[in-house]
Amino acid sequence: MTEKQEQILKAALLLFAKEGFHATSTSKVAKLAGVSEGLIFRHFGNKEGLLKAILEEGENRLKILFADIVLETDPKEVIRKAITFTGKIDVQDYDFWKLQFKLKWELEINGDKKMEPLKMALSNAFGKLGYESPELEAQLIILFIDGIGSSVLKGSSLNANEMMTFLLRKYNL
Amino acid sequence: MTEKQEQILKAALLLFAKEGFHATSTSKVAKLAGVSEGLIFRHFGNKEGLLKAILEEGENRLKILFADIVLETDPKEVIRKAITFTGKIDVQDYDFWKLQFKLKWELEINGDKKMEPLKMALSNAFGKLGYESPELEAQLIILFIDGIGSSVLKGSSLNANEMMTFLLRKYNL
DNA sequence: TACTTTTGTAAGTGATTACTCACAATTAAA
DNA sequence: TTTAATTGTGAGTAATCACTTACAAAAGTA
Repeated sequence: MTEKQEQILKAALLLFAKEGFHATSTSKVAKLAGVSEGLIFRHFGNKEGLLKAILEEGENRLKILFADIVLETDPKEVIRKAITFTGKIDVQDYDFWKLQFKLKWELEINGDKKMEPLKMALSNAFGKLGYESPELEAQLIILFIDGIGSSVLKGSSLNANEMMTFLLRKYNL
Repeated sequence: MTEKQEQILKAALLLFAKEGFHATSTSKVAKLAGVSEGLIFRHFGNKEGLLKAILEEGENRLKILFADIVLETDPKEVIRKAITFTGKIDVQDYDFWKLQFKLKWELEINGDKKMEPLKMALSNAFGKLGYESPELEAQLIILFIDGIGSSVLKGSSLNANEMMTFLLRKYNL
């Protein structure tokens, strides 16, 4: 990964997250990155290749964040960590995560698969704690995480921290 | 509203919902609607005007759907209706609602304000039922409604009906 | 009927789009 | 040091973009 490659990736991430994929031209990306437009195509083939490079990094980062939850053995701690998940994401990475959410709608990418390990961990945790419908409980928490994430990244008026502690109380955590 | 105007609106809705706003050209809309491209600009001024015409209808439809909940006096019934809200939307209107969700991300339109009357009704209902934090409870329900709606419209694997009855049980409804 | 307004079209406009290509600079390998 | 591969550029490309304009058809009004 050369320096200019990283500049391109950084510029593309910023613009895609702010304006959207289709609204961002390769010439804009090149200008912001301070490189010639042709270089984008040399390195990433086409505009979609540039996007894929960014999205792949997203999957990897998500796996790392999930690892902390999935490897946890105490079921209560699993649920607690899941609920407070959104609070853990770095403010500096907002653009990055915003893009992930944005593209789920703009390009109709289904994010279900990515959440599968988290769902399993939660389902397992609720099962251990004797809940009646562990899978539905898990699904509900994921719905919550997704909603909180959306709100935070979209800059909604919702107070995420208050919401998380509220839910923790509901689960006696 | 002439016949051709409605054809344009219908075609634009379909394409915007499927491909997104920026990915849909006015020429595509004209072709699908079976009219000349110029007519779009005659009636709606520009591409954004076309979009606004669609979005305005969205606000009106939402108000109508909310009315049933907001006018309800029995607090338990308010919550029940809110939770099963997503189940009420017509399959034929999926494109329409999908566009609303899609544009929230593509054009960064904040949907908080639209939900305000629903939030008030729910908050009031939870208050009457003696809940400790009525506003947070209301916010949580809205989060769930939004999440279930997203999932359904995105064609996620989530079983919406199962999820709704599960939630109803949680609230003893 | 005669006149005006509205509705509609077809053929344009310049700007921008994603992408290519010939070639130069840099780096790596021999 | 010569050779070969990689990295980078800048000036192209045809296609498409949102939008305009001159003009015709239709509808409304007197």
